[in-house]
Amino acid sequence: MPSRRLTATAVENDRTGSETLTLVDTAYRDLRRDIIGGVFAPGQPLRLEVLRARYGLSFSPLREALNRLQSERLVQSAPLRGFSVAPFSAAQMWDAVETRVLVECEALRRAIAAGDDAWEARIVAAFHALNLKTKRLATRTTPPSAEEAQEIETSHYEFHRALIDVCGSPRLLDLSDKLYAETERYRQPTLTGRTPKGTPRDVALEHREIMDATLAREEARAIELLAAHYRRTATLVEASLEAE
Amino acid sequence: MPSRRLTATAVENDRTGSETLTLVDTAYRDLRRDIIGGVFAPGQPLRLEVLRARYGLSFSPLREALNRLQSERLVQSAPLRGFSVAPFSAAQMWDAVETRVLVECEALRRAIAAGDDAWEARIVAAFHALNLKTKRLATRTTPPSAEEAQEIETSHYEFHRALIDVCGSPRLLDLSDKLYAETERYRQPTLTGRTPKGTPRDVALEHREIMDATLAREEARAIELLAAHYRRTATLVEASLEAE
DNA sequence: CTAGGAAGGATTTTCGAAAGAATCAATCTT
DNA sequence: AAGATTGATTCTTTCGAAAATCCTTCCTAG
Repeated sequence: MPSRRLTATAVENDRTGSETLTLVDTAYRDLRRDIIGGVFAPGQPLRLEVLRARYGLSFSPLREALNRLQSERLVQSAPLRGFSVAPFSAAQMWDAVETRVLVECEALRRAIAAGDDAWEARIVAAFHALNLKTKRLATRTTPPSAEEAQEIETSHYEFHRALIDVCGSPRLLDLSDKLYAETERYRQPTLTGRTPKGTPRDVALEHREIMDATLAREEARAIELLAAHYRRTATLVEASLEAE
Repeated sequence: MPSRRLTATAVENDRTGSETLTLVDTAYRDLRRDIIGGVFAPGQPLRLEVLRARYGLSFSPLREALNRLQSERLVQSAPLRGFSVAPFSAAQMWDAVETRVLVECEALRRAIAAGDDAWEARIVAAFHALNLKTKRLATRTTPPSAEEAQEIETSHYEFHRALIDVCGSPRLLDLSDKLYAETERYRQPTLTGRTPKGTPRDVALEHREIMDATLAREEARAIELLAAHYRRTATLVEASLEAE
């Protein structure tokens, strides 16, 4: 079966049109998912032979994918000692969160100044979609499946992204994406578990307040709410980290 | 000569102690230097075969180095179309500069709050070293050699780095480094050429004012001066870009 | 009994070739 | 003559093996 190298992924993808996925892209996507999803524990070495077996790829695309992930601080590497999953630490999480606050508040500031009708509509739509999915899950007793959790996560991402999408700076959006992925890793345990004892938190309300202030173009208030939103999450994550 | 693969670089480096350089590291360093130095023109495709001949390396380390450079926005790539030098544009430069202002002003804020005696000493030393080199060059009529230009550039970097080194955030420092490299590429033509007609600019004075405000812990003033410093450079670069 | 060092195995890094995709030019069709 | 098609060429991407390095263990000498 030597003829399925690039083709396999191209076929898998030809539904979407002209975008071509190389094996590097699939390796990147899969590794990222598995690291964020906790399949590999923080600090764990990522032996190339193991990855080769798991993903059915050769060294080259794996190394390249790992390099990309390193630039997002999801993996670490030492010169002749290979790669490993970036370790967990409260300090690192707070640094990521505070950097995210800095970046996204600036982006939100610019978006509020530049946003048009389409921008507002997209925010409202994303908020609604996220709420639908969240509420549907809240009424059930069974824990969400992996796909459902992923869907919520995507909607959550899209809401926050919709807020700042029109900020006009590719670099700020890029940074926002990377920091989102980095913090997602830390949120994961919090999400699958329940909220730590007696901390009633209405995330949907927080989102609504951020949205309202943004659409009302109340810059200072929107920024304040957004920052508080991220820091509140970080505080909870920190608590659950220390609980180990 | 099959025995000089990793050894060549290890030997070259064993003066500094235990750090080992892989071929990826050297490829990264050399490519970065050449791209920033303008050896490869903006937009120019970076054919692997050409790079292979130029640097005497195989594809693997080159690809990995190019990937790293891509995360710093010094090179671009399209899925099956290879790599190319990131193109020049005023918009991209301004985005990099404004992001740098955001990041470094925050870092400076924190450094001013956290800095101790050693921090102050290092700033003064870096400022002095930079001034020495600059003045030595200013008294001459011959244009600076490549090494001299590189030395100035390094001193300049070290001064700006000394200001924020104690900010406490690895991410902010990392971003600062990347954005420095990115903007260095744009400054290069301005540096080697003369200042555009009749724009008297005393960079040394600007540096001194930033340093003074910083050491006096006048946060607001230091930040304002730093931002103005970067934006002034950007304005000059923009003018020389439009002059083409 | 401990420190130093060498052998062996595990792992990363690098290489060169082979496979797949894009590009360009020439040819054929309408 | 314009557009589509085919073929040759160039280039990127991927692979698997070889080389270099790290790490562990075992041995020897003090």
